[in-house]
Amino acid sequence: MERVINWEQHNLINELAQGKELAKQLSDHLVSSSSSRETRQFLVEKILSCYQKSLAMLNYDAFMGEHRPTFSIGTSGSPNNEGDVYKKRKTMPRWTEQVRVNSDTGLEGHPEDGYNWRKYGQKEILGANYPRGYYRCTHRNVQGCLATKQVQRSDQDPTVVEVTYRGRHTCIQARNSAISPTPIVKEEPPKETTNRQEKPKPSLETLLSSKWGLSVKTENLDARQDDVFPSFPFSTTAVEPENGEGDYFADALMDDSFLDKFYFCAPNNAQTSESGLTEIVSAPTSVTNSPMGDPAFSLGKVDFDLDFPFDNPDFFS
DNA sequence: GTTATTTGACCCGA
DNA sequence: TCGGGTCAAATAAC
Repeated sequence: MERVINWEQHNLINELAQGKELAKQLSDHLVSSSSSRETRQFLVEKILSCYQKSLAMLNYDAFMGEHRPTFSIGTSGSPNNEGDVYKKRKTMPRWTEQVRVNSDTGLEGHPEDGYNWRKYGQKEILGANYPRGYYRCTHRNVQGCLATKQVQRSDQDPTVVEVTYRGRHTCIQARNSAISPTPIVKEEPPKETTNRQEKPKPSLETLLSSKWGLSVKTENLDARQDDVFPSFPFSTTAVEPENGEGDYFADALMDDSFLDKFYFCAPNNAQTSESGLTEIVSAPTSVTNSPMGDPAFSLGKVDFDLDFPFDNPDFFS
């Protein structure tokens, strides 16, 4: 289980490192007269998304601290007891993303998100113009990974698909692939990725953008914002003590009025890489609609690892 | 031959 | 009873 904890730390570190890198990029853009306002706004949104996802990780850990499934590779001890499927439906965390897809990519509403999914069903949904596709993690049988997602094209805008995730990946490959040792974030040129089963590891940006996803809409959430964002226990200067970059964005993040206005963005990596365009999943939302609004997600439950080296700059460089 | 997808049937919860 | 979610056999793709 220790490995799990480390994975979470790595993900969190990567997310924060990405935020730092983006902040640096933004800093460069701020002093560049040729930089467009849209570019700067884009960077700000991505930075905020990073922090949002970091917070989501912490919240999810708090949740999983109580509900974390156990799995063992190749043993019958996996949690994948089919009889429990319906029980797990109610207990597994669930959140929805709205992802704009480029019809030219031919992905037909199945946005790539860095994981290997296997389709196991499709159903016509009452009142919906488009069928809903059901996907589960490719490693479900081997590693007992219970992550699933549902993909359904929006009735209002066929270029938008609603992706509902359930559960989180516990499979090793997914986790490993989600952890890139090279936290370099750049606007990379398009890459050809045609086979998602054998494609090279997604970039850090791709993975971080998708690993925790963007919660633009969640269900069963009625928590008040106060419950969603209690006081953030981090020392903001610990993240970036050298130049105070962390202060600016941490302060911005803590600004409720600002949070109420910003839009989460979730770069759609597959479309990004294939079309060369950075597709932004934009969906107006406030933090009250974040997955952290789930009653099971409360920062108040976050139990920080006291050994976690937040005060060690090496982890963020 | 292996793996992924399709699709009708089945199960469960509301 | 109905709709949503999952299963599993058949089929397709590689």
